[in-house]
Amino acid sequence: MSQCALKIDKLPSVRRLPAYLHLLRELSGKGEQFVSSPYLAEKMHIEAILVRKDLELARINGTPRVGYCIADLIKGIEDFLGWGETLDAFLVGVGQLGASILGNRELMNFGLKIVAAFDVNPRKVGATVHGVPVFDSARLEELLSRLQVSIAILCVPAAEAQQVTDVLVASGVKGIWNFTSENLAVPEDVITQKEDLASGLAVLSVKLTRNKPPTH
Amino acid sequence: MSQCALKIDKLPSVRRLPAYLHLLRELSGKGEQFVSSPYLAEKMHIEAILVRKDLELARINGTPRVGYCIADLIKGIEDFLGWGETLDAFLVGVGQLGASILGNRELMNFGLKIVAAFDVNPRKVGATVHGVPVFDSARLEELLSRLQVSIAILCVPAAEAQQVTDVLVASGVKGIWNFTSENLAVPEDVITQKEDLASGLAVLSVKLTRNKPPTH
DNA sequence: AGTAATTTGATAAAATTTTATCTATAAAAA
DNA sequence: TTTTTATAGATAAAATTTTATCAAATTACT
Ligand SMILES: NC(=O)c1ccc[n+]([C@@H]2O[C@H](COP(=O)([O-])OP(=O)(O)OC[C@H]3O[C@@H](n4cnc5c(N)ncnc54)[C@H](O)[C@@H]3O)[C@@H](O)[C@H]2O)c1
Ligand SMILES: NC(=O)c1ccc[n+]([C@@H]2O[C@H](COP(=O)([O-])OP(=O)(O)OC[C@H]3O[C@@H](n4cnc5c(N)ncnc54)[C@H](O)[C@@H]3O)[C@@H](O)[C@H]2O)c1
Repeated sequence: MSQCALKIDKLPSVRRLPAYLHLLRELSGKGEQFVSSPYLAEKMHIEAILVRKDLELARINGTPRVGYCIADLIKGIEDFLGWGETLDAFLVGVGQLGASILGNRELMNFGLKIVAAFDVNPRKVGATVHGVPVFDSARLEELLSRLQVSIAILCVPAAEAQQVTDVLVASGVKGIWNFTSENLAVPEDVITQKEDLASGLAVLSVKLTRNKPPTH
Repeated sequence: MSQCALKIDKLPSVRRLPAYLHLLRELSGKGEQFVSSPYLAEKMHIEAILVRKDLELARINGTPRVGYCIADLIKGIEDFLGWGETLDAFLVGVGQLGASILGNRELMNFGLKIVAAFDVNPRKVGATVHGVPVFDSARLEELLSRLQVSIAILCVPAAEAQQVTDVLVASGVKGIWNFTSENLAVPEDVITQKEDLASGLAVLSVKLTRNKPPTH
């Protein structure tokens, strides 16, 4: 059996990793050295065994009766996610959502560094939003080829999404974090990750209605 | 076998329903009457069979060679999600993110109506953000008991999250849409849905690194 | 009318994800 | 020191989710 036999695409586990990271950093900040799976499980409202399965991704060994070394875990998760060194990104569409993402300090803790933003609105171009310069989106191609950024955060209106995407792809962007409601068409070698606010609301709605006492 | 044997908690399917709804409404707006699973599949970048499985939740019968009646599907999905009549909600924390959610017209298409917002900042209290009045959060309990709202959208700083949650729960809120990074503690009969921006970024990061040609 | 093509829906299989069980290990307690 | 206890890690089982297969239904075509 190869060293790399561990499945890397446990999507639900990957989605939970940032939440572990957040907790672990908090603990680390408090001076804690070790943490146990039951502790993390209680915080995350999941089962301890699932925590242990998730943490297998980080390839860190815990010690019985003690738990995991927090520093090692943090390092292991960061390495797994590729968040060791910062990921440079562009943000396109400095509207309500875009500006709020630019102002979200927490994202920086997750490996992401937004180095430039773009907008078509001349009133926004030239400004600096939360320390990030806003350029005219006509300059996207030029700056992308100059700065070698591989991730773009898409916050334009849905109607503009595909068109902007085409420019991004043509300029060599390899990953698009898509906050619009468009289902973007991209070549095979480009990854898109769509954030759909409504899907969370759907889950909440369904759970709420199922939670109500039946009215027979 | 009972009529209600259909599983209601197919979480991944539920999460996809809003995306179907969006597409279906778009088609309906263009005057289309019917839609097939292969068409929806192509748009959503999933398999047609999965579309059919998902749409089973709506309990609408399609007709072979024709597809599904779009109007029926829309109605079926809305009914399943409880989005037929609007869900009234409060939003707490009118900061960058909160304001951007208040300004997001699309959420209204998803059954959610934010009837009031709350903040501690006296400079925000009294204002109207995108048509929604902002009250002092000291008045949360009072207004909750008056307006009988069962959903709250939580956009306060993480450090305030649990404390605000306790007030919400004490005032009878049954569902909390949590945008903070806190893992909220709530009684059993209260549903929380946590939106974690970073988990999407984690998936994107992992897929990106796995997509790179191996450098051996 | 008859045939071919497309799509739904039922059933089954495969894959993935979560949970359970048990053993080994390290620390704490007796 | 010995016993007890808590926890990791291995293995297996269960549950969930996705994918495959195929028959039935409906439309379009010849
Ligand atoms: N506001 C939210 O809470 C929220 C939540 C989830 C998703 N979204 C989605 O995010 C997107 C943006 O939403 P918003 O509320 O920020 O809208 P917005 O109108 O406030 O912002 C859109 C921005 O994009 C800019 N823009 C338009 N065309 C552009 C182009 N071709 N290139 C570069 N910039 C361009 C506009 O000038 C504007 O600044 C929408 O697709 C929306 O559906 C918004
Ligand atoms: N900005 C983003 O893109 C983003 C994305 C995801 C999650 N979040 C999370 O959303 C939350 C808010 O983020 P933000 O960027 O809008 O921060 P922000 O500081 O801009 O807004 C916070 C708002 O909450 C108000 N507030 C503070 N204490 C309160 C209380 N007890 N009751 C009512 N209101 C109170 C503040 O006055 C402020 O208006 C944070 O937890 C953040 O981590 C933000």
